[in-house]
Amino acid sequence: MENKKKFYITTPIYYPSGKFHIGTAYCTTLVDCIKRYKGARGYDAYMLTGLDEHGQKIQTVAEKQEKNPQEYVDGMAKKAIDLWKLMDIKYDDFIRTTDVRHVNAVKKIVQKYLDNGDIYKGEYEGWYCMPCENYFTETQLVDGKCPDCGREVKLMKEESYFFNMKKYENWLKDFYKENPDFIVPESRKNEIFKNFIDPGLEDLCISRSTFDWGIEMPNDPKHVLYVWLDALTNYITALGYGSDDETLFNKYWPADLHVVGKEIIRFHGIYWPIFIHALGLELPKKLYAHSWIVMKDGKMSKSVGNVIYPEALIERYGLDATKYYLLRLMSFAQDSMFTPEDFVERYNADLANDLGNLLNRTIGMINKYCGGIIPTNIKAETEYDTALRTFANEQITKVEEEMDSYHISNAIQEVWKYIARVNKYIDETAPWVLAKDESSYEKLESVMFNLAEALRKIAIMASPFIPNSSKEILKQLSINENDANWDNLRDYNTIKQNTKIVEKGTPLFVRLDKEEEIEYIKSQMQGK
RNA sequence: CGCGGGGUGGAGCAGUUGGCAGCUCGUCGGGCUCAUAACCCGAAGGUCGUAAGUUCGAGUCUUACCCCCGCAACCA
Repeated sequence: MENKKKFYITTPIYYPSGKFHIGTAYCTTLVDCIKRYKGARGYDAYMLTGLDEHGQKIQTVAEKQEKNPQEYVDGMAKKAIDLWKLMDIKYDDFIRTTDVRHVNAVKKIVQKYLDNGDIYKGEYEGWYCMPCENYFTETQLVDGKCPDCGREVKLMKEESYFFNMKKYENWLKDFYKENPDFIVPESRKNEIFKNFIDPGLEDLCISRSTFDWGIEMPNDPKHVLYVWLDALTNYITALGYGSDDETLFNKYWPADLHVVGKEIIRFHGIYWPIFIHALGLELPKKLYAHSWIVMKDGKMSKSVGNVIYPEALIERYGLDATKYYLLRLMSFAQDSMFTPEDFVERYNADLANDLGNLLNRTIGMINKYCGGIIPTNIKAETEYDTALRTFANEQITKVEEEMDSYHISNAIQEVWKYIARVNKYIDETAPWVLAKDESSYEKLESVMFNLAEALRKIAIMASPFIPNSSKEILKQLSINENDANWDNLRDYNTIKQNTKIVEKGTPLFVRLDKEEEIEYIKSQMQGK
């Protein structure tokens, strides 16, 4: 077969109870970006995303829209697929928990747990809000009332199935001792340890009988599975685990990276390893809990009017600008603040001024000084060329290190340090001065070559973040995409002789009017 | 005493194992003219939340306190 190393990466399966917002888009973009990078580095990368379509809340939302739940989630699945298409997300599979393949596999998984004695019947007790048809824990209540509607809640009991988590508590602790870096960032691991593991695990309620929009318990059809056992298993059922064809599962499992939002790290850090272990399967390699996009006045919330949707930004500023902003904004471990001002400033400074203008001025000069042909037969170098090359090598290494540890924003910053260095190189070499003197023509050729070569490197390094712009850079320089990939990133001999670039460069990113665009984004956030 | 994170020049953030306080944007001054009023250089601006401690030396470690945000077993 093939010897390529595989890389299996997943997004969470999103809960389609409402419109997909910028956070969902960020998470998927992040995973897509890592997948593209791994692919560029020679991995056989496989990306999974999808939807978690069961549960009480979906049933309720569907009823409000006078749809049956299946109709509702079909509509939402289409919206998700459309959004990922708009965002050019290169996923390999899209799993829905209502897929027959998933439902069948989950039933087999549950049966296995039943056979092994991991599941037992017990009673779930909680505070129930009749109008909301929802249970809450004691601590969730607000002044002893329903946190959603503020009405009275009743302590109720219901027959439920439980997964015996306690049985695996010691195993889980040992697992973390041996794999201290299983969860990154570390603070997220500390959080679940202090709150949930150290105090002792509680068994997990996995079924409900108060609603029916879910996968039936194979042994007891009046119960449907409740959230996590259904949802988490998507990562293996999508690969065909528990089906007639486990080829993909054998090829790609275990997952190399599950990317999740920090609010669901608990489920991925406790229940998921236990579920997998209880099935006798190999554990995933790593969980990355990404942080949140927050707004100036706190969390995004429709009522506050500070929600931004990806489509609004993409339509007006383009896909790459939107992706770039999200990936650059979000730091590895910390929540990051989205503001219209910051978006416009970063767009102008990083994309239009630093990168776009670099391409534009390079193209202008190659046309003006070299008849539009990238010089390749370099006879004389300037004293600045070596320094630029050394810098390029350093930056390439840094970008790879940051990407390999999933510090995407840091990686982007390293690429942009290189872009700034190349802009400085133009100033140092002053091609317009070299052009005035016949005797320095060979030096001028060297500078032009180095600029084109630098842009080739930039296009490669930036391709996981802004793939379309990378292609556009290469296109304007008439460099074949095959001559610009990670394998030849460090080379200086891939640009072919007599490469004729475009005569007039088109701006990659048109500068934005600051005031105007800030106003525009603000109006979008108000839902106007 | 529930848990976690944060408080660093005007704004947003970096600061790995303690060793002269950095980055981006903005402001001011200068340079350049290839380029999208872009690019390059320089400057101003910080008692690193408060107080105490450990140390030759603390943004970095310890303790106490103040303030902000989030979570609290169904919100990316």
